[in-house]
Amino acid sequence: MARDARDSIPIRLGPAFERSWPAASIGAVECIMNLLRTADWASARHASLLRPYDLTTTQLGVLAILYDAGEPIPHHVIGTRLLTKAGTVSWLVDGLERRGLVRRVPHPTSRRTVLVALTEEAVPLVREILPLLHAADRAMVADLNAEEQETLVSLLGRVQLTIRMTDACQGDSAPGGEDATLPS
Amino acid sequence: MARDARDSIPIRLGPAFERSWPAASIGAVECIMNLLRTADWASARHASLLRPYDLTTTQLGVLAILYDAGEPIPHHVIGTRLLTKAGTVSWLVDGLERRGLVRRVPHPTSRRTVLVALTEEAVPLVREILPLLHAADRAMVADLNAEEQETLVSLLGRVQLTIRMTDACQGDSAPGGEDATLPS
DNA sequence: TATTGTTATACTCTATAACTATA
DNA sequence: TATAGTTATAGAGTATAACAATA
Repeated sequence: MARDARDSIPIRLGPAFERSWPAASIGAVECIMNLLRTADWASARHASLLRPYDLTTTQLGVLAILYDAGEPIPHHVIGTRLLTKAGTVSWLVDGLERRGLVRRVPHPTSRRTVLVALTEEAVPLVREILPLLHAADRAMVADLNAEEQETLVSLLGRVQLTIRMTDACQGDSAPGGEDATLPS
Repeated sequence: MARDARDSIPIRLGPAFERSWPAASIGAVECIMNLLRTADWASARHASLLRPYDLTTTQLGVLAILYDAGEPIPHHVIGTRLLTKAGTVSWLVDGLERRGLVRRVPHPTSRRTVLVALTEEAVPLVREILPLLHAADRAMVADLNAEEQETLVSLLGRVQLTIRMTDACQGDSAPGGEDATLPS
């Protein structure tokens, strides 16, 4: 818990960094380092709230997507929203189905499509848990007033846009990975 | 790559969210969702830059810590800076040692301590790779001027402080997890 | 006794590829 | 052919616990 000297809040890069890496933009590196650290801490907070329920953030993400949809949806929609591959969705649904939180139901018209639905047991669970996460979100940014929160969202949005545009231009692989958002 | 409707930039929660979760603070949830997404995208960018070198961000984290230290350091120091457990450090060092990027050397005085050192091969590699990441960081926040970058770092710092303080108060588990910073 | 490090095991998540079945 | 989903395998990263050696 006690961390080393680099663990200041926020992370600041000193003259030693500047000497080692004269070509780097200190401000930019500080932005990214603090971005990564803040997100790590925030998602750790979410994870620790979910631990008593024996759910991971990804699992809750699936449940929240289903709750949000309000009706059974096919695998590939979950995959798209979660930004993950088909194999992972199958695996996630397997786990949730084993726990009785989710149910596979046949698609009315397409026989190759499988719909995933929340069980009666899962609905009250989602209604219990998501407010806990929302409250945690509120607490984590409690030191920022409404205007500052809006500034933060806006700055992050501009970074997102820059990342996505340079991704597209370079023909690079998509940002990929987990969205880690908890849609609701 | 084409994402669903929720994939606006930045993520904005509409009236449907407000209806479903009247107790939530929309601004706060938007902050956290965009924070997590931006960090995901940024770390995906780092990971994709490291892929040609067949290195993960954690592995480079170890190399950067060693480069930064400028001298061989014991395992537990790496663990502290990386915010990971002893077992993980052993495992990481194993992998890097197998690739010839790192070397275990005996501690001059303490015989229970093992020092980890960069090899001659690793030094130029670190000098080649870290500037790539620094350049990527610069590019990702290129749309923000110096003042806006400073604002972002400052806002993130205040969120970090809030998280850490409430962690301490609740006696909750430490934020834990990976710092994901690339010290240098 | 407390610390340093190793080893082993298990779990989450991701990625990939081969496969079946359906459209 | 293209899409939907399953299955299997591999790997990264983390957590935990048991363990040996040293301070």
